[in-house]
Amino acid sequence: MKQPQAFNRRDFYADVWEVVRLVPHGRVTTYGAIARYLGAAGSSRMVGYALHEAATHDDIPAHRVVNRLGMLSGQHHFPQDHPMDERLMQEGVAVQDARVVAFNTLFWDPATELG
DNA sequence: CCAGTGACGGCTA
DNA sequence: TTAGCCGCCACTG
Repeated sequence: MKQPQAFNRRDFYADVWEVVRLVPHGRVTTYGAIARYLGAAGSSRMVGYALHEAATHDDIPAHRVVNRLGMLSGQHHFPQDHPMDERLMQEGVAVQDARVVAFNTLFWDPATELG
């Protein structure tokens, strides 16, 4: 699934969701890491856009994707009754001031973890 | 068609 | 070191 392909929106979004599904329980990754893995480095904003649509899918752990500083920049896109930080805390990821505390050790990079 | 707006990230000051 | 600026490009009004 590591195909540096053109921007066929729909396919790109599907690839993003696929990668997000591979993020292990209790770990987190970043928009940029996903973009690089898909051969679209520099288009990290599109990853965020794809996730915006995925927020409604219960089978996609969108809460495991944060920005490069480990901050929960997308928390306002989650339902209030089950916010992003709550979902992370639920799987043992400590969050403080809208930021993943142990981000450096919990960071999961598809490029190095998957090859 | 045109301009504004981002769940971003790298570079410059 | 912290703050901005700019490139990225789909989507909306």
